[in-house]
Amino acid sequence: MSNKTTEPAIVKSGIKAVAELAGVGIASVSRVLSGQPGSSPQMTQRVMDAARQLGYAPNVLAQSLRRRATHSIGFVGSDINNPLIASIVSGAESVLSVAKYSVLLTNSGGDPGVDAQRIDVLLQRQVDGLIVLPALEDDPATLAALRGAQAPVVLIDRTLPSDIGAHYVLSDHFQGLGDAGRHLLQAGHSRIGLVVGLDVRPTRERIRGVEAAFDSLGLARNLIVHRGRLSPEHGEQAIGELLSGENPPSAVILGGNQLLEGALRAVHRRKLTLGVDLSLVSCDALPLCRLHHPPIATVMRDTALLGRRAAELLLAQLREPGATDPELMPTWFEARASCGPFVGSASTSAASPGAKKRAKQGPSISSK
Amino acid sequence: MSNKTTEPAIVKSGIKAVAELAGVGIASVSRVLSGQPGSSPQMTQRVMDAARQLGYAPNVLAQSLRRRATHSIGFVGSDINNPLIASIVSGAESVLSVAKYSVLLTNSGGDPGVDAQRIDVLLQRQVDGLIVLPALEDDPATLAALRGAQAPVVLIDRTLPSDIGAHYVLSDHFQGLGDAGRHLLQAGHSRIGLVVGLDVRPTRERIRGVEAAFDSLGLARNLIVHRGRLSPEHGEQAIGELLSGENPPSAVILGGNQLLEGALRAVHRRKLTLGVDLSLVSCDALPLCRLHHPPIATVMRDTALLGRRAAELLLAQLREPGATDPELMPTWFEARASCGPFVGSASTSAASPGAKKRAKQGPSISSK
DNA sequence: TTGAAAGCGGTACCAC
DNA sequence: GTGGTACCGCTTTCAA
Repeated sequence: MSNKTTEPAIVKSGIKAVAELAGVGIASVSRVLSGQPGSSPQMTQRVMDAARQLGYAPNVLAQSLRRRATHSIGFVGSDINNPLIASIVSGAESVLSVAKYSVLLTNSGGDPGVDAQRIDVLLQRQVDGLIVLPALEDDPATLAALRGAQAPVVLIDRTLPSDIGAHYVLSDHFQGLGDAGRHLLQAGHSRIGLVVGLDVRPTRERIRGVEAAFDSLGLARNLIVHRGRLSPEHGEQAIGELLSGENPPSAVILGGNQLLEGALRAVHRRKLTLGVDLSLVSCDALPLCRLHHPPIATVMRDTALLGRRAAELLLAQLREPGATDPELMPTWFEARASCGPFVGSASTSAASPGAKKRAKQGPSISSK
Repeated sequence: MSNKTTEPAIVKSGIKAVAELAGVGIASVSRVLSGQPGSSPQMTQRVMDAARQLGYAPNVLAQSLRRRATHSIGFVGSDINNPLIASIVSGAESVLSVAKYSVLLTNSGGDPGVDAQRIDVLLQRQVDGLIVLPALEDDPATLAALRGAQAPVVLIDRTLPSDIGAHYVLSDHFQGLGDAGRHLLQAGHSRIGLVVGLDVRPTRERIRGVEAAFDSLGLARNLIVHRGRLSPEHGEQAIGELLSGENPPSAVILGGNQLLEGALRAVHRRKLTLGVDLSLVSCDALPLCRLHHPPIATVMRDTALLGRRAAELLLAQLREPGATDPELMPTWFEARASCGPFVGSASTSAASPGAKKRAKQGPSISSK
């Protein structure tokens, strides 16, 4: 299709071409362009000129192969359509990109098998590190994949057996749910429904948090825990089941933002007035939840910060490896009309983000 | 921390180790594991066994360098926190991952300069293809970066000069906005406000669409176009300016989902009743927008499909390169209470996703 | 200071 | 069928 007689325009790039054009050795080109010391000014000049002239950009693949470092990290999450995950990814990407790291993104759809497979793929791609939010904490395949990792691994809101040697960024759900629970109890509710997902750390901490709320007010633990998927569909179903069961709770806490849409559908369909007929609290916000009528009370956290911290932790490990203590990120309750007017003492309501005080019982970070 | 005296467990991996263990040549190992034909059953067996025994996984970096293909694609978008973008990414990732491609994700924050820089980084990483949603259609740096691409490039909702040789997946905003406009006009509105962002294809098509709505009903083009950033803040500001200007519109169409939150804040603050005091239509949905009170009328589209089609287009180009025609994806208007009760003829309301009929004037896909 | 050469971990051509 | 070997494009001794 083409005879290479008249059009040698972009004949070839590569470090070799630069070396030839500059009339120097390949090694020198590498040195100069890698910013290594020990090159004469004129050498530097010649090489830079030649490189610019050819529009040369190094092949990162070859660099990575040789340097044994790809300057890339892998992210394994359930679903980027969840604003919570998107925010974490975005936070991580922002700090990684300034550190010149690229992000390999994968979605597992919450399937443990896919988690494991994705981790393997990323490791084969020689990522320098991994940020993972696995669906389960005890999936054998996922644990095996992680154990095979030479690269540092940071987990977000999950705790794994210590032999994995991972690093952790955890949310203090205990605190937030405790505050939310106390708020509801002091507002006069005596029975609280809590919808949670699989048995992972956030689930356990949320339950502990609400239980602690009962305890701290000297009340019997009148808590009904509803387990299922953290999906809109299940949110709808959960509200239905909780309200139509015998002795229904007058307040429900949704342990996951994805439940909210379905829960609200159920509430609307039943023509219930939030804050009057039923008090509702969500964990993690959704874009329009403050503009809902009434606004949705929420246990908040800085999700972008989670991602940023995870990335920073990873970069620190890349610099110098070593064991680290889990980092506990704050969570706080923002009371809003969906949980009715507040009638208790003022001290329990909406703690500010600055309120990082450890809960009495302290967070549980041990593996199960 | 560890002396390597007693634990030579994973001494070394690599294809060489497999070859040694199997007692065969390196080339044979490569052949077998790459699934190339021409290996005896026993050879295949020996190699497979050895590989399994060593837990061998090929170094994708080395493969990529040699094969001149990384089986990875780069995604350049503005902000993954926008559910619209997240959905596109997710759609693309889903088809790419089954094709064994990895996704390198970058956020540009809507900054053209960052767009260009990210494109360069991805190309240096030798991605096999690019899916891009640039902030601008005529940013010199972005265009230069794209021109340097050997790999196929798919653009979503942007059109670039034809010398770029890109491929396109476009939304039929003209249709959706036309339907929305007609709905509003037939409901009795005579003056419509339209909030748009920068001068990119969606902006132009949306304006054309609403203008066509006036035209098709034989009405004077009583349209006020408000330009600015597609952010919540500007959504709030835009509503404020539109309503406090002289001769304010009675209906406003928001040309971007990120405007909605701010717009609703403005509406709430002014204690306006949507669908009565003001009719509001959003472009692209937000999680809780149907549960808002009242529900928000929206120009919809299948955003995940956009991502999937872009990925499919890219994969097709990877298989066999060639020019392609832009693909036009449907858009449809869903009337909801935020734009008041419907009073016109039934035919203009909420077209179903199936309604792909071309708008009379046809879509404009030429570069500006 | 500079350059030749030995890899990094595979792939693929080419004889045997 | 199988194995030796020349690369892929770059980094990094090591000797000059």
